[in-house]
Amino acid sequence: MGADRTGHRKQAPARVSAPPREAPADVRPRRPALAHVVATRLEEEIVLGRRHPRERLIEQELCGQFGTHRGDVRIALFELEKKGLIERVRNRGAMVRDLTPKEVTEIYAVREELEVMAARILPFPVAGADLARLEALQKKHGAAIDAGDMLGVFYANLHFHQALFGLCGNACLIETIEQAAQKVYGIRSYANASPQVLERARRDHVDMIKAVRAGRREELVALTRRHLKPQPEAYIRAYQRRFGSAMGGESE
Amino acid sequence: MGADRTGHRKQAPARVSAPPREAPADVRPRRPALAHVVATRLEEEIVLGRRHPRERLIEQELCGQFGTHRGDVRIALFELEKKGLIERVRNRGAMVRDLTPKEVTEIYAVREELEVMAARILPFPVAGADLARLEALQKKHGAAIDAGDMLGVFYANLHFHQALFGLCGNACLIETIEQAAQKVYGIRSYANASPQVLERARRDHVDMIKAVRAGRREELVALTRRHLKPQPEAYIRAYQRRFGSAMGGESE
DNA sequence: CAAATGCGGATTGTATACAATCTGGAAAAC
DNA sequence: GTTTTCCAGATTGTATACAATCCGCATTTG
Repeated sequence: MGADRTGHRKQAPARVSAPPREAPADVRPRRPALAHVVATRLEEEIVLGRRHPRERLIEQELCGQFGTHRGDVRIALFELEKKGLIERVRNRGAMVRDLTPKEVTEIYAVREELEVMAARILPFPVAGADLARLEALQKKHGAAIDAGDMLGVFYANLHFHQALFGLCGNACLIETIEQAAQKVYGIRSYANASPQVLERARRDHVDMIKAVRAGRREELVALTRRHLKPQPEAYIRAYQRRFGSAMGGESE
Repeated sequence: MGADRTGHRKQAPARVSAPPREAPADVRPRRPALAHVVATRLEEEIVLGRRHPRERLIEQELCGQFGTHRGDVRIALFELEKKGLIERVRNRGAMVRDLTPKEVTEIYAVREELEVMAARILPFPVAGADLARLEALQKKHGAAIDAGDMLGVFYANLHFHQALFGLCGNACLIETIEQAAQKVYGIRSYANASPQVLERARRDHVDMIKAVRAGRREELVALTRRHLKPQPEAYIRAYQRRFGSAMGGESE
């Protein structure tokens, strides 16, 4: 089968007719790619601390747990590798990645830049419905903290930030913010172990909503920066407790 | 046709895992994941315009072209999908993505933010060896432009920017810059079709080196912004010529 | 003659078998 | 007793066969 494939050729019918529709109302119940489901669920498990750093991820094992075949698991692992959540060595398999303090610091520097950018281009004023949604998500977040429900905390926090930055209108920026955040999913459990950090996050969210409502952009920017600060610090403290504080910011 | 006799050997001395002889420049049989090689080479082909937007990418066909099995090709396609270079629809396959002007504008906004960040944190002064490398790469870029060698232009440009931003020292930022750049690989051929754009890029590179050498940060930042500007504009012009200029600033 | 419909080929999704390679430890050699 | 060698198990990498799905076309039907 060279380049023939008769009967199927029309690769580009969109000549001068219509611009490519980016969001076809294709709301058909098309099952999502199974591999992505596996990747997503693995992400969740890593976030929740159910998979510890340096834990091995065996393909066959995951097949059983997610009820699928190795092909999909394999794709999911490659995806998570590219996301930076796991590490893969040829012929040896995959393991949950263990980030060094230096890497964490660098990632958070990028996150700050991106999220501040979102805060800067976010068009004011924000619609009332959006504000209401932010408040609802914030309430959920607070409730989860009070209940000690780490899973709930994670998701409520995630959704709050998605909603907030989603207001900026730049899809690529939203996606990039998300990707950067995913890189440190694996260490969230360290940061969230401290109740003070959680409390502070809760207060930050309240203040952010206030700033958004009032259209005080610089305040929102400052809050965004401050909000990100405690997390790498908490991780680094935990890291040093684990390995001894001999290492400040060595090996890249 | 029956291009599946990729690795069918039975009596080979089990020494060198004997990759299929049509294996590309990959001399080391045990280094990189084969799937990533396929993904990289597909990226290249898209950049060079050998794969046009909306062109279909058939797994079996790619197997023959890259001399591997569908498993690897499949992983490569998933990877390129997540990178934003291609689009996949379940049970229907993959095609080279066709970006709308809005998407391109958004991507370039993010690129600007990230590259400016790199310029800002780049530690001065820059070592002489690094400056020499930048100049060598710039020369290569200019030579490729003069020769009309688009492949050479692409790689020289890529390497120049990698070297420049690589000086910033933040691995995550470097990677994020790279990812954002990859999203618009598919439209590079449009921008590079114009000789003026290429000429300007060449001059920009020269000026950037000067600014780096002199340690003039603000100048470098300004150049970085200016350098990115013509590309989305060129694409949008080409897009409007293709589909009619009925759509200047649609949705949003 | 227009519209609905069913068929055949092409392509992806799924499953499984097999080969290559790595890890760890036991046995052998010194 | 220490080091080396080699084997066995485990795990990933590779190949291929089969099923599910989709697309275009021809046939049928009103």
